[in-house]
Amino acid sequence: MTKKFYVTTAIDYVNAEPHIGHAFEKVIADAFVRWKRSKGENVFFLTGVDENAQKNVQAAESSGIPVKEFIDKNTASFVELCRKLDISYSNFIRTTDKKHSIEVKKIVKKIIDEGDIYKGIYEGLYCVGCEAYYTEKDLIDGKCPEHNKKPELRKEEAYFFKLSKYEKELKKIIPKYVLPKFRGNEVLSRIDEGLKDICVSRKGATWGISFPNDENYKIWVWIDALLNYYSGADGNWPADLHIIGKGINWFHSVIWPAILLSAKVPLPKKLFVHGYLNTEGKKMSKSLGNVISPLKLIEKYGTDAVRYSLLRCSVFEDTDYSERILVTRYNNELANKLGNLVSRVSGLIEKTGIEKTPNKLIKKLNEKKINKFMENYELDKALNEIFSFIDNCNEYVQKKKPWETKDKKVLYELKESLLKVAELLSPFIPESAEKIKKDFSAKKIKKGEPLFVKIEFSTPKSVPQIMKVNGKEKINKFKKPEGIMSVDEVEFKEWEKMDLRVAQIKKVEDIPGADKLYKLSIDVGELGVRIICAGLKEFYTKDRLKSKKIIYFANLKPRMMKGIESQGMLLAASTEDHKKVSLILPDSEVENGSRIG
RNA sequence: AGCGAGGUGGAGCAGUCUGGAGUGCUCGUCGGGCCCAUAACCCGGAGGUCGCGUGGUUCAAAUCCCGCCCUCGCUACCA
Repeated sequence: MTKKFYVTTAIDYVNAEPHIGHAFEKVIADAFVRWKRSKGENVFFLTGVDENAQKNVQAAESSGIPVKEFIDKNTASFVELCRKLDISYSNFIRTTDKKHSIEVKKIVKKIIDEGDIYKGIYEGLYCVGCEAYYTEKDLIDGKCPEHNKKPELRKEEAYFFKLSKYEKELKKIIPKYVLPKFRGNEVLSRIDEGLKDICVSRKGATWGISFPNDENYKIWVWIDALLNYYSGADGNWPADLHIIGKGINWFHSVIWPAILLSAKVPLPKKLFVHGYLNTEGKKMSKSLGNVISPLKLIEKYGTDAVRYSLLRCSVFEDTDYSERILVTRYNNELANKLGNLVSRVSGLIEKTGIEKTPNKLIKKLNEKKINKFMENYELDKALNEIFSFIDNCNEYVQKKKPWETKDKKVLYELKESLLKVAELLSPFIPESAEKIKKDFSAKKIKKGEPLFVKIEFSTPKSVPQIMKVNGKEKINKFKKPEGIMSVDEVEFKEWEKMDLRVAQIKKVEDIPGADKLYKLSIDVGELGVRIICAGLKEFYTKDRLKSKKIIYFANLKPRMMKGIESQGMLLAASTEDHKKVSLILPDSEVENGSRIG
C-alpha cells in the first residue's frame, strides 16, 4: 500500500470554548484535504486537542471544576465544532490518550539515549505568590505585577534539550520547509540571534506526561504536544503538510524538526503557516471581548456560510473577519451570485428543457489556474477564480436571454457548467455543492428551494415592484421578497433577561501581562461585591475610576480573562475605532444595585 | 529597541518579485438595461498626482534604488 498524503492541523488548547480562529484553521485544512481527495489522492487527516497544557489546569481550577471533567467538556465542544463544520478528519487525537503518552516517552527516551537531553540548572525569577517563573519583561518595576513583590532568584534542577546542536541543520531545512517564505525568514533571523538550549521539564507538575525514568518531572508540554503528529499518524508518518497559525511558528519551524532530527525520525515535508483573523482591525482577544464563537455563527447562519466566509479570507496574511463580513459575503456571493444563478437556471430548465450540445461556456473557466492556486495552498484565490466563472455564467444568461429564445442548448451549457462549479466548490462548501449536483443531475430538473436564504438585518417588508416599460414607470405588483431571513432584532423578552444595575467601583487593580485590562471590584448593592475585568487602562487612570458609579451588566455569562473570572461587564460608549472610550454613568445619585430598564 | 508587514478612487483588497498608458476585484454611490431569477442579474458613469521627498535609475516607475513620515504585527508556550 502506498503511503497516504498526511495532513495535520495544530492541536488546540482546551482551556476555553473554541473561537473563530480554530474554525479558520480547520476549514482551511479540510478544504485542502477535500480538494486532494477529489484529485484521487488518499489523504490521512489528523486534528485534535492538547489536553496536557498547564493552561488547561489553571482554567479548570479557576472555574472550580476537576481538571479531567473540565477537559472532557471542552474537548467535546471541539469535536462538536469539527462535526458542525463538516471537517472530514481521519483521526482526532487527544494528548491524554495512553497511546500518545507511550509514544512520547519512547521518543524522549530516544533523545536521551542520543545524549541530547541533559540535566542542568534552571535559573529564573520566581514569584512565590504566583508559583511561577517570570522573565524580566513580565515584571513591572522589577516586581511581580500580581503581588507587587520582588521575585526571588531561584535555581532548580531541570532537563534541557540541546537545541543549539541543530542550528546549522535547521537553517538548511527551513527555507524549503516553511510556507510562506516570509515566515521562514522570520524564523531564520531569530535563529541568527542565537539558539539556546531549552528547558524541557517541569518539576512537580501534576498534570501531563512524566519523564521516562524520572517521575519527579513532567515533560514540557510542547514536546508532548508536537509529538501528537507522530503518535496520531496511524502509520502515515512523515506528515506531508502541517497547517498551523503564525503564533506557533517557532515551535514548528525550529523545535519540532530539531526533536525529530535528534530522535532520527523523518521530517515533515511542508509547514503551512496561516495568518490570524482580526475583528474590526483589532486582534481578537478575550480581554477585548471581541472573540467570535464559531459554534454560534454556525447555528445562526449554517455550516457553509461559515466555511465560505472563512475560506474567502486571505490564508497567509492577517485578515479582518466579523459577523458583518460573513453576512456580506454570504449575501453577495453565495445568495446573489451563486444561489440566484442556480435558481434562475433551474427555473428556466424546468420551463424550457435542455438539449445536448458542446459546452462553449466552460471555456471561460480557467481550471488550470484554480489547480495552480490550490497546489500553492492559496485557497482564497482559487475560490475567487471559481466565482469569477460564476459571474461569467450570469453574464451568459443575460446575454443569451434563454427565457426569450427558449434556447435549450444554452440551458444545457449552463447546466453542465453548474455541475462543474458544484464539483469545484465541493471542497469549500460540501453541503451546498452536493445540493447543486443533485439538482442538476436529476432526470427532471426543477426549480427548488433557494440554496442560500438571504440574511437581512431589518424586517423585510413587501415592496412594490417598479418596472419601466417603454420608458414609462409602472408599478407592477407587490412582491414579497423570497428567501429572506431576518436576524439581529431583539425581542422584548430577550431584552428583559438583561440584568443591568448601578454599581460602584471599589477597587482598581492591574492584571499581570495585560496592558489594556483592569481588574475592578464593584459594589452592586444587594448583589454584593463582584469582580470584573474591563479594558479601560488606556482611557482611565485608576484614580479616575475609583468610587465612580457605573452601569453594570450583571447576568452576562462569566468569562475567563487573563486567568481571572470576569463576572459581567460595565457599559461604556466607544468610537468605531475604539480610540475613545467613555463610561456611562447615572445622571444623579442612586443606590448601588439599582435596577435599570 | 530589534525584526517583519503594509500605506493604491469613499471602504476593503489585488497588481509590485519579472518596469510598459492607473489596470482589476468586492462593497458603496450615480445612471441605464433586463423581467428568467432569492429586490436578484447585466451594462455604463463619477471618484485616485498609487504615503511623502515634484529624490535617484530609466525612453518609460504603483513596480527597481535611496531617504523620510505614518500604521499595524511579532519578539519563545495565542489558530
